[in-house]
Amino acid sequence: MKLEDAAETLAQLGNPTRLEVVRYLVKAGPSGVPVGSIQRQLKIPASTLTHHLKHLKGVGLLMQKREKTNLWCSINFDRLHEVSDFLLEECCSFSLRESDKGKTEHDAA
Amino acid sequence: MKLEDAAETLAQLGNPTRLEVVRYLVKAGPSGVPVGSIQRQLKIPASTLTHHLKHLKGVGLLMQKREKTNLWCSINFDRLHEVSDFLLEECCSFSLRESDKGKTEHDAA
DNA sequence: TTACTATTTCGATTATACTAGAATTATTTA
DNA sequence: TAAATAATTCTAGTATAATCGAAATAGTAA
Repeated sequence: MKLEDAAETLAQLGNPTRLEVVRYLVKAGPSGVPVGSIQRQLKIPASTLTHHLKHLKGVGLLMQKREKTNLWCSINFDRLHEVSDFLLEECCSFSLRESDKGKTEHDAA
Repeated sequence: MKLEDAAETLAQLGNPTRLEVVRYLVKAGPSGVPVGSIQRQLKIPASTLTHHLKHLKGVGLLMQKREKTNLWCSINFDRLHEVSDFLLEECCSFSLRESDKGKTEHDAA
């Protein structure tokens, strides 16, 4: 996962309303829930919710499929894992050489 | 970790420049690196970097300690783990009852 | 003290995000 | 066709964030 994509995805997760939606969708599981249910359960105005869902879909965190009048939303668990992994990805490999640290002039190439 | 705190932390990670700094600090490991080294390595103007470091410190992702003229920065790995964990926290426990899904009137209490 | 390096604050510009009511479109059912 | 429900677009006000040069501060060494 590229840094820019990770940043964009994290930014979308970094809004309280959207994170609440994501948490709700995670709890809902793979089968998902209709937009209207999210709206009423979390008490988010319809237009605001649509706006946020568009953002989540834009970074691939949200999947949707229509069934009759309802548009069912579900979380892309793989995507969520990707982002989470990115955060910890290099936690256990400290590759910066000691000699590169604390240089005061023309830092290492 | 509370949802609001997680959202705030994710929002701070959701900026490309800051995420680059975080990645650099993760690579640097527990001993950290001075502000000036980050600045020169990642080619970020000093004032911009200070601005971002303040943000990272504000959500507890960054630790700093002064040594002579240098201010050494290091990642708070625990904090990073907390956020990462929050994202996956409930992934494997789908607690929303099927009966609560898809309701068209007065959703479940 | 003076000079030097490291880092922060200030200030101004520019851009982007959040919110939500009202109107609209789309889909289904009677 | 008409009525009902579901969801989106439009629009606009408000707020917050990103950027970075210039000036200021702080801490160290000569």
